[in-house]
Amino acid sequence: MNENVIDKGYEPSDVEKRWYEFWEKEQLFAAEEADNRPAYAIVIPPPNVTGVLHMGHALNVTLQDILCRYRKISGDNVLWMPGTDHAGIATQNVVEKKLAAEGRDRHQLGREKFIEAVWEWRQKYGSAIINQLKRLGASCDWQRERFTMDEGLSQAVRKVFVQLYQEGLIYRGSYIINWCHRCHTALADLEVEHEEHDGNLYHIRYPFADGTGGLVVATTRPETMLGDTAVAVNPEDERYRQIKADSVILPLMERKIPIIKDSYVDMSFGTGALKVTPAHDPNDFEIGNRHSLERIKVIGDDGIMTAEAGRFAGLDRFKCREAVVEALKAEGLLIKINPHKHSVGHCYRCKTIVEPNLSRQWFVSAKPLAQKAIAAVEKGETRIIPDIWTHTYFDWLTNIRDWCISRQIWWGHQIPAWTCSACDAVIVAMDTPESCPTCGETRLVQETDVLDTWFSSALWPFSTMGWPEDTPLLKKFYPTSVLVTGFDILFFWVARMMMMGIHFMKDVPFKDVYVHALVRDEEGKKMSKSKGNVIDPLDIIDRYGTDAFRFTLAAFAAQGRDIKMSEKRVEGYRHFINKLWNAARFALMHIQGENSRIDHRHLSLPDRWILSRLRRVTTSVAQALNGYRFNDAAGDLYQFVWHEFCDWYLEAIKPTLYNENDPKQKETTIAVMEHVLHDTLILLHPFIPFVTEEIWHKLPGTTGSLLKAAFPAPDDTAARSTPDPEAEAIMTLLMNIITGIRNIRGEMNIPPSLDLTAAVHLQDPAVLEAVRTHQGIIINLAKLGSLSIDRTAQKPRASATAIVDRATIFVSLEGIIDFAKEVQRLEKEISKLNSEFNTVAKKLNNQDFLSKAPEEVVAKVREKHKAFSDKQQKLLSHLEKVKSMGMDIR
RNA sequence: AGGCACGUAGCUCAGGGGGAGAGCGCUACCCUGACACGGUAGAAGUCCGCGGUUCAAAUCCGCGCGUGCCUACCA
Repeated sequence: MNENVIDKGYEPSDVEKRWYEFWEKEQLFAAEEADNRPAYAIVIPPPNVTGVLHMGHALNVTLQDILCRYRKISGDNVLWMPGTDHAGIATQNVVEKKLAAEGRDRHQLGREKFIEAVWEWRQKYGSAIINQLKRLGASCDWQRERFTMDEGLSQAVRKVFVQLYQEGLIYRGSYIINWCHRCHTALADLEVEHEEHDGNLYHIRYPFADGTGGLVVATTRPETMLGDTAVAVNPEDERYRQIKADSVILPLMERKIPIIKDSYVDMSFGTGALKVTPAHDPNDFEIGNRHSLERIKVIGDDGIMTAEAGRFAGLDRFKCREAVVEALKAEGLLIKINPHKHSVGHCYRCKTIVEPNLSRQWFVSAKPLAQKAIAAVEKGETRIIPDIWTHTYFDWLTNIRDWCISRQIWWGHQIPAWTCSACDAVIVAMDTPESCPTCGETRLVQETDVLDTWFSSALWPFSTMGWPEDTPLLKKFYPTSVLVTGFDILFFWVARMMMMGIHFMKDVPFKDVYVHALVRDEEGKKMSKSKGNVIDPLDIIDRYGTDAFRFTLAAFAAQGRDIKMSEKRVEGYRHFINKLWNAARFALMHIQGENSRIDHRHLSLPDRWILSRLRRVTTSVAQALNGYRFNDAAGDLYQFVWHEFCDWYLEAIKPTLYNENDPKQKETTIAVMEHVLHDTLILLHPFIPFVTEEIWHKLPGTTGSLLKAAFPAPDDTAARSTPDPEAEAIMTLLMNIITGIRNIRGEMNIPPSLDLTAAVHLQDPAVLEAVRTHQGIIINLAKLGSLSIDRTAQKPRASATAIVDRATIFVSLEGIIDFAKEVQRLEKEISKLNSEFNTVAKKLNNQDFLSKAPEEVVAKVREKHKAFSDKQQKLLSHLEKVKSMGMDIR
């Protein structure tokens, strides 16, 4: 026995901590700037500093870690760039809440003190999410950790802003934007979440100014009528052709407003007359521009009606709605109220209903940038995987609208624009200007707005590598190899990185984009705190271990499908980890000393077989990972480790291990077992890094981390395994025979303790010889007392029969046979066979099939037909014998 | 309103034009010298429905039903 023998059950917690510290201490995650190995780079989707690890992170980070570790083991120079996002609105909200709890607010502090408070907060809590990523085993190059508000990254932000401004791609103007009254800031279109609401459609009568009658308009937001500056009808609309009046009197405000004609108006909706509120509706805004209408802002930025709202000034916007409706009723102008479903925009951060509002903001002119981002994917410079997301990507970029980038909050990159207090000139510059270049004035006022968080994230692939400096890191690792992300930020982030990367680096930011699914709860619902269906990854890790959790995520990560997290599944994979652990424990009991060498002259059949299987699983795992098919790789490894290595190989070699009479054979088999375990650990390491590293260090002759091991090369046939079809064929036949015998044992309820007598009948002399050579395997694994293998086996008098491949098996049941049971068993077998036989026979009777199907398919079916009919005949004849024997005995 | 996915064993899901798969659960028998977080065997499915293409459809196409998601300025 080896002194390395390990404990009976795998205990993750201390192992995980120990090895993570080891990897960090040994700097095994560090990328090398000066190094000629192939470069492989991933930038992490930076989690919010306010973030707490959730399932989405866990999946995202696990997949990236699998890729990075796989590449490292494959010999690449890997850079996994980590960092966090300052998450403007989200972080500001968190800190404001904290202040509120202390009875303070940001306005008391003032801008500067408030920002200081946010930095303090980040100092204190900002690394929480990083530590959580480490518990997942993330192999990021932590030395290089970045933050979007770092000096370097802020520099990049200013540079980009200034250049885009100079190129005319950033501009400032008054437009309709989405306004959140709670966050008190503009939001980009993407930051608005739409939701169906049960609302009302209010029909309001607007009297003609000339007193000849009136028309009826419909609206879902009656309070906005206070800001109406026109009523529009479609020029084609017959109903309004003959109207004499050219204007109406706006009720409640008693303001005369024109009736205009605009083809935007949908004649089929409502009355075909549209009230126009340019300051509070994006479409009305456009109409207003076409007709030079006045914009009257009646809802203030605080959600309170402005002075422009006349007697409704000072009311909350929703209170005002009620008041307006009441007032209209009183004047008899409210015709009717219909229930009406419509979608209402909400702030993605605080869920407040957003208001389209007229406001002066900064915008990025998106079209020219988007065109290049589309072209890059069309040309294949960046691949999106799975392909299905390509269409979504094109769709969005084709219909993209200008991007509102200014936010009226304090936490973020302050816009580098100054206004001259003397001549109103706007100065956009990297650094604070001394004086106004137009008039020389020194009193300059900086823009108070900050930039949308996604503005800085859009630069992440190159800003983290030191841009605008021309760094060695950029030279080596840009463009990055792959971006791994969820589809929920395809537009927010991926598309914008493409636009910015191409524009500023003249090259795409990543060659591949791997889009993974969303993790949902067991019912398929999106996990959210408000639903209370959140499964905490850290809790799962505590209870099942990181490796089991990671393996589950990988196994679930089928392309293009959402993941419904199930704890049962995690438990199943914990068992797998334990199985691996115990297989290693078994192997270590037998491995003696250092570096046993495989002597190819002494390879047994199971040795040849498992080496062949190892070769195949190595290939399939490599292919699966290269194609981002994580679940295939995980599934293949699971199957190999448990059902080939443990169930068959280790069981098959036990007699060899306990046999002292053939030391050469034993030594070779131990070497093979050790070799297979060795390579399996390497293959498994990207998925389950902790347990594999732990076992690795128990293996004699291994030095240093498993991360420095080499992935089994496909062409390394000398020391490693090669596909061996002959060994696989014989072994498969043996396994089928063994299963056949076990089946009889099980179905006949014969206790495992009882040794059986069996005979195998085989026609082909070569096959017969091969099986006879390895009969020990059958005797051992089927628990036989004796076995005979012949061309014409004598059927024992009372026996059960099975037919597998071309072998007929007789299991003697002298004294224990239950004839009725055997009849039942055979009948079941025959009926199962019959249905298969029939489908095959039907095909061969079909002329069209014979003439049109490919030759090899026909040949296969013929072969099958023959095998089925042989088997059927044999089973039927045995059934007859058993029946008659049963009669005899009775 | 458009667009996209999904519907396969009791549950969670792979697969994908030529004999229905896995894990969990279930049943029976086993504590055999790595592992009961284990072993061996077994039961279990109109592959959502209806049409079509094909020699052959769970798989491809169309329609329908159901579920989920994304995008959108119909007042």
